[in-house]
Amino acid sequence: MTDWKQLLSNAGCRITTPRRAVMQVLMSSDAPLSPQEIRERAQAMHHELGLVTVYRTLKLLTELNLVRRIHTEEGCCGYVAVALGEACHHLVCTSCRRTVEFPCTGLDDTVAELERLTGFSVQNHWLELLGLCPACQAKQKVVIQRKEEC
Amino acid sequence: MTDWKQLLSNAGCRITTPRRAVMQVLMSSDAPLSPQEIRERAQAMHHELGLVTVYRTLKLLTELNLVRRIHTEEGCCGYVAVALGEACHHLVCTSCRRTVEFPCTGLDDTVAELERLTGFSVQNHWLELLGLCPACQAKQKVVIQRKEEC
DNA sequence: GCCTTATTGAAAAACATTTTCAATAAGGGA
DNA sequence: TCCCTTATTGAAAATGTTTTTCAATAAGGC
Ligand SMILES: [Mn+2]
Ligand SMILES: [Mn+2]
Ligand SMILES: [Zn+2]
Ligand SMILES: [Zn+2]
Repeated sequence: MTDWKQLLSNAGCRITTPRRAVMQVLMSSDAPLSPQEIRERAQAMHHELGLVTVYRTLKLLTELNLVRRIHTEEGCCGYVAVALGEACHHLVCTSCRRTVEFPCTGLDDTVAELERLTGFSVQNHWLELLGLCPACQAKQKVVIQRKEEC
Repeated sequence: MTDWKQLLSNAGCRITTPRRAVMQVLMSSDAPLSPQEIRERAQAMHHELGLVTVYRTLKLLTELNLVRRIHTEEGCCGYVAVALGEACHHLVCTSCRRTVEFPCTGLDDTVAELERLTGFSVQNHWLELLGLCPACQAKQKVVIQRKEEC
C-alpha cells in the first residue's frame, strides 16, 4: 500500500512475492543489511527465495531510488530503504550499525566553491557520517567506568 | 625520499620493492585504481609482484592514511594516494575517473546540528563528490553540438 | 480464466579476496 | 661488510561474492 508498489508499477515492473519480501525486510530494519542477511530474513515470507533474486531486486530498487547502498569501513554493500528519496544521506553507528536518514543540506557552498576552484561540474555526491548511536555511547560509558573501578 | 618511507619506517615496517612499486604507481596516477590495475602497472618495476601482496600493501597503506579507498558507483575499491592526510575528500570524474583531492571544510555545522537532533556522536565521515572534469565537459559539448547539426 | 512475457531459482561460471606456508630479503647489530 | 632474525613475499588453495545462463513459473492486462 505504501507507494513503493506504485513506483515499481509505474516503472513497468511486476509486484512479486520476492520483491515484496525484500522490500518488507529492508523497511523493517534500522540497519543496513547485506544481500545474504536480506535473504535470510526474507525467507520467513518466501521460503524458496534465491540469492540471485535478492541481487536483482536490490539493483532494481536502487535504480528506482527506493533503496540505497551504504558504504561500510570493511567492504561495501549494506542496503537500506530510504524514505526521503534522493536528497538524503545516512548516519551510521559503527558499533551496532543502527542507521538514521537525514536530509541533504549545507553542502551547496562547499560544492560551488570547489566547482570554481577545480573547473569540475559536480552532479552528485555521496556522504555518510559514522559515529556512535545514543545506546552505544551509554554502553561504552559503562565499560569505561568498570575499567576505572579496577 | 618523500616521507611515506619515513612514515612506514616509523611504524616498524620495512621498505620493500613491492611497497615502493605500489606506492609509486598510486602517486603517479590521477585516477583511482583497482588492485588488479595497480598490479599491472607496478609489474613494470617489479615483474614478479603478486596480487596478494598488492592487497596486503593496500591494507597497510590505508591504515597509515597514505592511501584512501574510493567508492565508485559500480562496486567499491578504487585506491588513491592522498597528499593532505586524514582531513581530505575526493572529487571524481564519472567519465574519465580523474580525481582531485580537496580539504574537508564546511561540514561542522551540519554535523553539530545532527548530533543535537539524533543524539549520535559523530566520529568520522565519508564524502565524495561526483561530476565531470573540465576535459570531459568539453568532450560532452562537442557531442551535443554534433547532435544539433543533424 | 488465458496468454504473453517479465520474473524467478538452480547450477555453473566468473570474479574478488583471504588464508596458508615455505622461501626470500630487509635492515639492525656484530 | 656480513650475519642473523624475522617481517615480508608469492604460489596455491580456500573462501566468499556477484553474474550469467536457461528452462520453469507466475504477474497482470485482456
Ligand atoms: Mn547530499
Ligand atoms: Mn571531511
Ligand atoms: Zn549503536
Ligand atoms: Zn573526466
